[in-house]
Amino acid sequence: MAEEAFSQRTTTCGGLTKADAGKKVVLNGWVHRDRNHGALHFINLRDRYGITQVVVDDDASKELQETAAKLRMEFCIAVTGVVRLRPDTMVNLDMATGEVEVKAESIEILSKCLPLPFMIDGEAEPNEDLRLKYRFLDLRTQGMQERIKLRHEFIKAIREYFYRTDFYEIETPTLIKSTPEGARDFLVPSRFYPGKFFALPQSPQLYKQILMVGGFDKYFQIARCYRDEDARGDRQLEFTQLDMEMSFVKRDDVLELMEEMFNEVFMKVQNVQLPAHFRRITYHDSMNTYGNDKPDLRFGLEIHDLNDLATKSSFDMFKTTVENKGFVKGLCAPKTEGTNFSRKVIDALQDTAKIYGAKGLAWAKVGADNKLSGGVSKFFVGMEEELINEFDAKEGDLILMIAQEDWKKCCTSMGAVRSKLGKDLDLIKEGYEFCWIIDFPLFEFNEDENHWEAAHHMFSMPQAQYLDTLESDPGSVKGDLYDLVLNGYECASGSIRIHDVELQKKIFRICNIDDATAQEKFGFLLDAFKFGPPPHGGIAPGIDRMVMIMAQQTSIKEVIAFPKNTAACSPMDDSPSFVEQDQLEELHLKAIFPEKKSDK
RNA sequence: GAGGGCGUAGCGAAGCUGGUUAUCGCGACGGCCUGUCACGCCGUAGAUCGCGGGUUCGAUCCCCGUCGCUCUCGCCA
Repeated sequence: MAEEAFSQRTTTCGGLTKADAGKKVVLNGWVHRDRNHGALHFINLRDRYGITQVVVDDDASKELQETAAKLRMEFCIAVTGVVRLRPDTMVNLDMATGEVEVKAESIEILSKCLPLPFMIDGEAEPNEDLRLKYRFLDLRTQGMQERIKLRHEFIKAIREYFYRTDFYEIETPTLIKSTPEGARDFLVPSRFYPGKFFALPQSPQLYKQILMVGGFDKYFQIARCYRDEDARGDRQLEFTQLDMEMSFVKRDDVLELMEEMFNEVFMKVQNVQLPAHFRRITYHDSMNTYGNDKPDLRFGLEIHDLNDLATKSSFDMFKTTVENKGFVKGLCAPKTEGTNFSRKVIDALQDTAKIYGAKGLAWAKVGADNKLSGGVSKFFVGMEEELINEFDAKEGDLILMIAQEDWKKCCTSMGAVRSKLGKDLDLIKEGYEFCWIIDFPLFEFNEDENHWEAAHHMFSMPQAQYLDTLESDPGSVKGDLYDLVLNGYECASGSIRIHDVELQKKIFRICNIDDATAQEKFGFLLDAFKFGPPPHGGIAPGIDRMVMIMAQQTSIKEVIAFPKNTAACSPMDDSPSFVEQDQLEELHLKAIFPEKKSDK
């Protein structure tokens, strides 16, 4: 069959300048907008590279004028014409190509476009589900074009760094063994083995460790990962990690390499100079000071330990909490321009605290002459100055306090209040604030199942000073673990790994996995560790989240070409979907439907 | 599993102490227009007010339920 004949572009819609005046060109693109003045007709033609104004002049042939009159938004067309300078008074400096225009000699309609389900000019933002249904149109918007480009540039810069520094890019399988712990696995049935399943990887963790045993001492991969958990603004069923691992390294080697890499990448992609080294904060300090393990350091509003002050107050609830080995923490919300700490505002803060497990949120307003008023101020009579000095509070500020017996809840609920205030009071500075969170606990106790489990994952190395007390006191063991945090988002997580069979088995046992189960589930790793495994460690930054932050978005859907929605489906292709009975039978599967919601 | 928000022409919004011919902008369709650039002007069509039930003489509006989306808690080693 003959190829469809169409005039193929000789340039793009972004590149024409004054220097091109007089040239005959062909442009291919979409009708972004057209302004038909009858005898004079302007068409903004758009492609990935920009927008160029095409003019159908009054001297155009009748055929050309008729074709131009038929154009509608988003028709895909080819324009043949001559570049010319715009008249002086008609130059549009808001357009990159605003000094020139193309006088059309002919226009071919390559394809028509139905009336649009939504405008793609970025003016009004349609409902997200509609955007996802018509993602091919949404992708044409300037915002999506820019974000997908940014993502490309980011990944490209990362690859350039790793290629130059002699890392190998190695792929690992996406059909792997399902292993216990962690998130819910996506399962893929095996046709050959009835009842057996592959899992999609939650991360290439074990494979990259085995690559280390395999002698590839510097590995990286842009890896797709899958976790079958509820989606969030910063979480999707599938997401992309920069996965990397190195042999013969210690923690600081990994941290410093990442610092160097992100310095280079942020300079290339954002033209931003990051600090040579990122601040390091221990998990414990981060929880105490910022109320979470992913602090947003773009603003202060630090949390203070108020146990001493609470004991001296006349507030029984505070005193009792401290006596019961609990915690009283607080922060001081500054009075800013336009701030009004009304009852309604305080109530909203209390609601926030409660969502995160606080029983209440005590408050007091700072008045003139070191006086407090409202809320719990009456319990601080006689020590008002002490409380005010603790925060160096000013008149009009609002002191907020939480008492909780559970340390973590006390921290996180206060932290949630801190985060809300940061946003509400507009305290957040522009820019990128990276930090490392280090010295994470290796284990946390699972109350429901009544055993210890890995706080991160089971392959992280305990810090040396805890090796003797691993089993006797798991709760106090800190690991060689580190997270990279950017602007309040956890952007990477890594560790130095265990490479000793006996130590690995010991960790499994502490996590309630006996030797037999460990051999069944992780035998391949344990076996590998019997054959001269190197000391190794690595990290895995989340690509989606980092691009999201760079693009100043709050949802990773904005930086993924084809994301799923919150309900874990894709409105565009309508997946997931039912499959034919034959397919199920071939896979030895039978669908069991829940009582309600039997079909949707 | 739980909570908050939203659901009104193709899209974005307004309306509602319960009575309207349900409003506006964009888009669509038809016409006019020689320098626009979010072109302008004139005209036309387009809405079971998410769905079901209840209260009421009367419901887009109030109540209950339900569905969908969205944000959050749980969950996410």
